[in-house]
Amino acid sequence: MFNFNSTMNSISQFENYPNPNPNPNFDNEVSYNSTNDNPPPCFDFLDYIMSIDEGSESEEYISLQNKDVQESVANCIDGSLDSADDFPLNIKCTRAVKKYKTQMEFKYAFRTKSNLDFMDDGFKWRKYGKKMIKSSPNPRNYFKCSSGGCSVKKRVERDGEDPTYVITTYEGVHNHESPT
DNA sequence: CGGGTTTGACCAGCGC
DNA sequence: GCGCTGGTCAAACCCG
Repeated sequence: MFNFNSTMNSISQFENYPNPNPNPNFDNEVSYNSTNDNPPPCFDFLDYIMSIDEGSESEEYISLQNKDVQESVANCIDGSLDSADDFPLNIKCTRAVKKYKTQMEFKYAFRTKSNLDFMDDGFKWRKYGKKMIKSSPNPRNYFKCSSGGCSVKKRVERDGEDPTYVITTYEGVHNHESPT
């Protein structure tokens, strides 16, 4: 069975890896310590939908550190869950992880229901491109971390199937703390 | 003036 | 090789 904790732990061997969640509302207190020597896996959360209390004015984000969430994520990856209805805490999951491969890269994405096109994730970004994507009527925006020496990138686009969701894809790990 | 954004051009990868 | 597509570059532009 997919082990969420061991996956996160194996990734944590990257230096200065505070928390993979860019969402400022996520729990930032959890730290990862690992003695795992295996290379970190690359996993893509593209098909996860993290959130949200539909109908509520104040949207509520849910931490990946939440045990129920972890269990649901693990079950989803295993394929034992394929219905959004099976997910607790208003979390939906349309499909399991799109890609799951082992190599020295770190890339993940998630969907968030939001009216804002660009959500503040605590880091400073410089936009370097914008592109219309065939699969979506909405443009994809490309960002690089503004911090010198940090090569983290992110892509932000509205979900072509449901424009109320924003798909954010992160690539790389920050080599510095969040400026906020 | 410095830093961020815009936007067309360019490039690489892939399928045919 | 060619065309399509997505990712990046960089000059021009904008703004505080």
